[in-house]
Amino acid sequence: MSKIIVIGGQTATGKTKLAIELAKQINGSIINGDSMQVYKEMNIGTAKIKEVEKEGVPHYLFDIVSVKESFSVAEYKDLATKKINEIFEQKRVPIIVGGTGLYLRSVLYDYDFNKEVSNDSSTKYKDKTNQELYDILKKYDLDSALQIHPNNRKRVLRAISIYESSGKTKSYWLSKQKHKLVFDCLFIGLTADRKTLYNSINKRVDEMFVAGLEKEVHEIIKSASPNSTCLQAIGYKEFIPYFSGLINKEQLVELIKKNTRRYAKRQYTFFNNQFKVTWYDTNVYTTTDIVSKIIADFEGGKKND
RNA sequence: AGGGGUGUAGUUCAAUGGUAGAACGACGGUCUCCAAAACCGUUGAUGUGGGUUCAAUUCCUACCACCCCGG
Repeated sequence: MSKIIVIGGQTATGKTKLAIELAKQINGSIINGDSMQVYKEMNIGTAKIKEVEKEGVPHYLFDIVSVKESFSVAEYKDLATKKINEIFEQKRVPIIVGGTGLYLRSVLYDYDFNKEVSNDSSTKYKDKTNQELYDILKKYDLDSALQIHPNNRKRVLRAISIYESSGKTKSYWLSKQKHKLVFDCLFIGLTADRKTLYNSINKRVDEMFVAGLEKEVHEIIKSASPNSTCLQAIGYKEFIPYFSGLINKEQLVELIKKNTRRYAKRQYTFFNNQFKVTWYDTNVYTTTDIVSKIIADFEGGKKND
């Protein structure tokens, strides 16, 4: 059966480069698995691949929306699923590359985001405290309530919305799913020891500034809607206090580096616990080594379930 | 080598003559549509030596360090 190669892992470990090397050797097509690289205006700060670096390898789901538009994992799942099937039809190998664990999981498992559910509960309940919201959810859907921390307002609200707009609980919808992979997959995770990783992150952030990050962010902040997803992105959101004079340049750079480090940690936790990942330490293996190991596993029929 | 001030967690700040708190950080974790988000847990400190006291981080004192003044 057709199989997907998934390259995830921590930021600044060379996922993009690995994917290109691999794709060239196995006739692969690359699908973006990153929540921020879908935005066409966000290039420098997301470390998006440049046109010349693609070396002729087909790339999909990059630059598909503007920062003025909204986008989220539900749309991503639909688009990516279609694209995977198209690539299979072309007898090519889909390689999904990116650091957004939820995006990858949503495509590879039978997630159902329930399009009928609207999210207007957040305005309806904006005056409620966290505890009051949590009490409402406990009445609607005790099972879900027990899995969500009362302070996690976002998820409590979402579970409330699911019940109020579909008439069924979130736990009901979850019980309808198989919680199994819908494709055969080979999961590759790239990591590095902490010192190397931090050096790579620091270097990359410094390079982004040299490449004109400030200008890019300035343009985006002008045109993006205030609640746009892109203003949550690391390397972008930190400019808001900088542009209003609350922090200086040096503090800005440090803040971006710090947030990137913390993000890398969360990525490791997510991939390690949500997928059966084969990890490669990029300090131990070269890109060429990793590519040949992946190909051996791929052709040997290995899959991670 | 005069005067004044400050020394509490990695950092910024609380507090008290009777078990030293917080925020941020660091570390670990959760994850079914704002996910580069949101959330949770753990960690860790009274500069040094004396003195007063049942008890000192708190009061006194010497030293050390840092800051300000010495127009």
